[in-house]
Amino acid sequence: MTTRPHPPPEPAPVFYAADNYVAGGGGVGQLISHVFNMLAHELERQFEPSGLTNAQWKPLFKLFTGEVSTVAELARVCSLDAGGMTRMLDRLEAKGLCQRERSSEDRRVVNLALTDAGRDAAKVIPEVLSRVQNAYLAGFSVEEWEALKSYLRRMLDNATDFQQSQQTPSDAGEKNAV
Amino acid sequence: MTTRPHPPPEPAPVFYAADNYVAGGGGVGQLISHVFNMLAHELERQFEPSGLTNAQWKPLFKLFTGEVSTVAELARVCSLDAGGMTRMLDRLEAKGLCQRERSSEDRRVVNLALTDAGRDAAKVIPEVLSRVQNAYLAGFSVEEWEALKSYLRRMLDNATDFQQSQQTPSDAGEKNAV
DNA sequence: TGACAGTAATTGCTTAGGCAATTAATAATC
DNA sequence: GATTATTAATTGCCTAAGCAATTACTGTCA
Repeated sequence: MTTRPHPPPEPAPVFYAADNYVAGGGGVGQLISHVFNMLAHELERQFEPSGLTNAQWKPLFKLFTGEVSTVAELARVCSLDAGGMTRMLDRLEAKGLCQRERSSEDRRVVNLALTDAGRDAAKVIPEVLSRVQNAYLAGFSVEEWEALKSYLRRMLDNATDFQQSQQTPSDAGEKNAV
Repeated sequence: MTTRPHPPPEPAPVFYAADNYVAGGGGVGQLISHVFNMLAHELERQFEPSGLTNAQWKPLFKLFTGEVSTVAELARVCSLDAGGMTRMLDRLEAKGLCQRERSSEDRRVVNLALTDAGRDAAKVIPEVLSRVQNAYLAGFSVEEWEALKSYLRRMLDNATDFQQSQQTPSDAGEKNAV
């Protein structure tokens, strides 16, 4: 206790405080939400010629890459409710972009396949995503790009940690539950 | 033309290319969208005890700070459609959080006011926003925090520039239109 | 003043997503 | 082999947001 071989750790800075919280103060959360919304709107505009909405290009692309082929898988990779995915597929099918076929091996699952029109529509997706992301990174050096990504990944890690720390003891037991 | 007092400018890096686009490759767009979604879900959880949904705390907070007091203003600061805001206010009013009163000066506008319950619910908002943002920035130095924010602001600037560069000549004339 | 343009709020129609309940089929267990 | 648990997909009910049309009101200008 008397010896101190290392300097004391830096006190963790507190970035935001409730008592002097500035409503439109440009906090990190607000900035991220703003960038996200701009991005979403820009993609919506870019996909307009293809007749794809912002909610539709992602599942279509996942089917295009062959990453998934059933409703449940698609819902999972799109972080979407299965019910919502069913209705999304109703819309995609109504547009003639994909087809459903009941599996013969497991008659619970429905196999999904793109139509020719679906493949045509999906082809442009990587082009649009690349173009828009590059535009949003104009003026960035490779080092800045890497730094930005590492910051965002650290926020994701913190988000997961915080989420777990917020769980009540009964919640924490859930994962071991029957 | 023969003298070259400055070194040639660095070629602008291209971060993403359509032909080798990796679906779940952790591009900047995907990271931002992921962080945004984690943030949204976390706020939803945090506001659950207050009975506020993720779509409701923002308008409630704007009314709480007194920043705005009419439907049109509120829709504007929340980047929301006026129709949607009307229905949002239906829900907030149904919960007993706010009240509408037709203005006497201008009988088109409806003045909005929080109820006591609305003020009580709104009081916790800055606490939640501070707590969550600080948690997401755990381990960040002040310099890293500033760097992150500056990157995000640069992306916003790029977004605006790109949006304008994408406008067709007829669109560009819109802002000067009658 | 009287026609007309602009604005505020609302409502109907659509896409969209979360939650719960339902149905059908498969897997696990006794 | 019958019962039970689990999983896949669907549907109903809710909140939510965008767009267009409508209504009511205000301001402008001939």
